[in-house]
Amino acid sequence: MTVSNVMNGKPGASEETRRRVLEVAGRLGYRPNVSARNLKGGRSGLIGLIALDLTSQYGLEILRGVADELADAEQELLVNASYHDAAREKDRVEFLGRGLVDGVLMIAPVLEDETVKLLRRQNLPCVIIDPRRLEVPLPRLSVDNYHGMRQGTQHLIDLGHTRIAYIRGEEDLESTSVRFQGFEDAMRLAGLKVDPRMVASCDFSYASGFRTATQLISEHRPTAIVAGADLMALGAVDAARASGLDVPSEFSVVGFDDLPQAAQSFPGLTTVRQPLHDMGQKAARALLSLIEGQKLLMEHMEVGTQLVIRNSTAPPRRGAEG
Amino acid sequence: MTVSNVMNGKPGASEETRRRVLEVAGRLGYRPNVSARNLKGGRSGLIGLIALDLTSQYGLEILRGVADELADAEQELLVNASYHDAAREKDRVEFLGRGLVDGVLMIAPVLEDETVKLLRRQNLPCVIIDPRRLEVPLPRLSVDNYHGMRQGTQHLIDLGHTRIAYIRGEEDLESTSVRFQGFEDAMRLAGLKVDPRMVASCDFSYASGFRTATQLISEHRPTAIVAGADLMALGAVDAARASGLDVPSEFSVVGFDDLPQAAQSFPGLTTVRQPLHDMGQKAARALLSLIEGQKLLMEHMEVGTQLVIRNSTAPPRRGAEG
DNA sequence: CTGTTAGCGCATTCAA
DNA sequence: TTGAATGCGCTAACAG
Repeated sequence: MTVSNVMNGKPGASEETRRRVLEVAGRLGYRPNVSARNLKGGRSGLIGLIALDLTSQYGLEILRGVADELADAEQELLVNASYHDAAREKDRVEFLGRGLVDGVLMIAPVLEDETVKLLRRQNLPCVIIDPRRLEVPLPRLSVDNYHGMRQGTQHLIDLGHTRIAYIRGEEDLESTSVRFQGFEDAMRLAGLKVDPRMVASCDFSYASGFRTATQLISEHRPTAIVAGADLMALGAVDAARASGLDVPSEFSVVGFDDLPQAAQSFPGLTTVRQPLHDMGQKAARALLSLIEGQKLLMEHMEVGTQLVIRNSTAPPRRGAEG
Repeated sequence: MTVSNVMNGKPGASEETRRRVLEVAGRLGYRPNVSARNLKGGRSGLIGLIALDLTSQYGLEILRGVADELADAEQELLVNASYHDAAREKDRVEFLGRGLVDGVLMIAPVLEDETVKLLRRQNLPCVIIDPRRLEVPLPRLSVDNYHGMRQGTQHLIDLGHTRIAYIRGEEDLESTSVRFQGFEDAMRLAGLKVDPRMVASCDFSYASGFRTATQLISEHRPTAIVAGADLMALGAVDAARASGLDVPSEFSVVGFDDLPQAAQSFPGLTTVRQPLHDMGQKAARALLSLIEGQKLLMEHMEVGTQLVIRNSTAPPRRGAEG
């Protein structure tokens, strides 16, 4: 009817009628039904976001970026968590793909081959943020982990540290190896060698960072630690303190991510900043293009990092190094 | 058709047919369209959650509870943020009410009268978690702020503190006054009087807690601070440290909430635990009943708190008190 | 047990 | 400029 046109702000309705329609609609509290509109239009106005969980600040910063970008796009966000479980992740994709959403954003997904196939079969636009495997055959956005970590390590080297320990993140992410490569190369190019006993693996948590750092400190007496993620770095700061070392005067720590906690901790954490909010925006923008039916200029987008120097790093104490 | 019955696992279809249908469906990758089903059924299978923002752990812990409860209910969660803005909050309610969701959960909403009316008019089931005004005429779930804070304060009194400062939260929440009342009564009943200069207002952030505590400490030399929220308490811990006081040997801090950070901070924060996860579950369960058309047993549900003693509190140093 | 009919609320198309 | 018809994909109710 004409009502439809009026409600959607289309032309083709006299002022008089338009006014009358709006008046009645207001009086009755009429609102267009979303399901019906979607059924007709073949779109739901919803974007699915599959995050690892709903608690890590890492994912939430990205989420904020996505939400900000979507705010102007008349698309709402349906948030799901996979809880690091490949089966659940696939289930979520399957569910969202039943026409519930127009496209999907995934943060650091496991992305088994089966799941990739499912996405293709359902013809569901999808952008991967921070993929675990860089060559996954889907549009994706990743961070320049290599140069980021190289720069973070270089900062410690410039301060005069030589006994630098490294805490790796989870091993099933390629980024863990790429970051470590950046660390190794920075060390090597500075003429320092990496003692394999001063390198430890760890999940991304504060607790495991604390544990691992405590052990590294007591066994090998580094003067600084580089961690592959902020939470582990914050754990390392507290581990140093618990071991009786002041940060930064007696022990330095560099993180990676620049989560909100990094700025709020005491002392502020020196870290390599991933532009998480930007990443969310960029990925959302790409997904919107895909939904509009456009092709992406690049299947693989990459964003840069930035060293943020705060107060968890300082030159080593005299005599402590070497 | 029979297909529909088969797909929905209803009886009334021979094994033979059922098998054939499923086979073909599988081969074609057929999935029932959600919009169409919703249009027909008048339900969307979606629950809207309107949080203040997507970054505070407070809201996220509740969200997790909600998500856990909904996992078994075949309802998905549509997450929205109001960014503390009454207009945006109302807009979100209006939007979700267009048939997009079957019900709404709101966390600490502003909830202007207009918004309440809108909810009623749209006949949208709704449960408020942690309402700003306790008597808002909607089903709601709140925390026993009074006894919680009384208990937290009593803990410091029991340790021997007498010069106890208090940091209030935002003033537009009734809980801020209720918690303060608990503090005041605990003090009064212990024969201690509350020095108004040792009471300060503050927003709920770490930064404002840090600032406020720094000032309280330098001007009035309390031996302990009670904060109306964990983030402010964590700010107070760091403020004490920055003022040269060791926590807890020289200065004690009690928080309120028991966010994940409280356990992770160094030293662990003594705090009054709100069962945030439970609250999310409970509210979600109540909302599901409402959606099923059942009446709630109580319009106003209340949950209790629990004192969690960690390492940010200890007896005052000799001679420091009084 | 299976197939047919109708209608959920909207927007597109075409006719008046 | 307006109104009537049609169909999106599904399911409830019924007829075969």
